[in-house]
Amino acid sequence: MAYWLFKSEPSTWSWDQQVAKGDAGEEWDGVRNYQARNFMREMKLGDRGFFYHSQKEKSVVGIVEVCAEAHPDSTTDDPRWECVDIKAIRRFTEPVSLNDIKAEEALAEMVLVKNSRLSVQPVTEAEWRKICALGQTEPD
DNA sequence: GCCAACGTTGGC
DNA sequence: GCCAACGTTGGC
Repeated sequence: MAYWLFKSEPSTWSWDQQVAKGDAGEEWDGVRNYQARNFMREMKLGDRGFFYHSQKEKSVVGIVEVCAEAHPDSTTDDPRWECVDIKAIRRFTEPVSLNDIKAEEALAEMVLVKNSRLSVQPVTEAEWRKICALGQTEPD
C-alpha cells in the first residue's frame, strides 16, 4: 500500500465537505498539473492519504482512502486530466501544522516542505507513521 | 498583499 | 527546441 497527500484550500473543498460525502467518497477533481495527475494514476484502491488544508490553516487534518482509481475528470472535456475518488477515514485528533512538520528533522525531506506547490504528492511510510504519531491518530 | 517558485504557453 | 513572458499557487 502506498501513501499520499492531498492538498486543498478549505474554501474550495474542505475536510468537512469530504466527510459529508461519507463512504461514497468524491472525485479529487480540478487537478491541472501533470505531476499531480501522474501520481493519481499510480494510486491503487485502498491506498491511504493525508488531507491537508493549505492557505490559512496549513495543517494535515485527516486521513482519506482511495476508493476509485484514476478515471477521466468529470469537470473537464480535456482527456488529459484524470482523477481518483477518495473518502474520509478519520479526523486527526490533533491537526499537524506545517510548522510542526518543519520542526521535525525526520520530515525535512517531505515533498510538502520541498515543493509546497504540488497539490498531490507521495508520502513515505516513515513519514506517514511520524505524522500520524504527531496527530495522535492511528496510522491504519 | 507580496513575492518566490514553479508550470505553461507561444514566438522565434 | 529554447526561452521569455505570463499565470497560479501557497507560504509568509
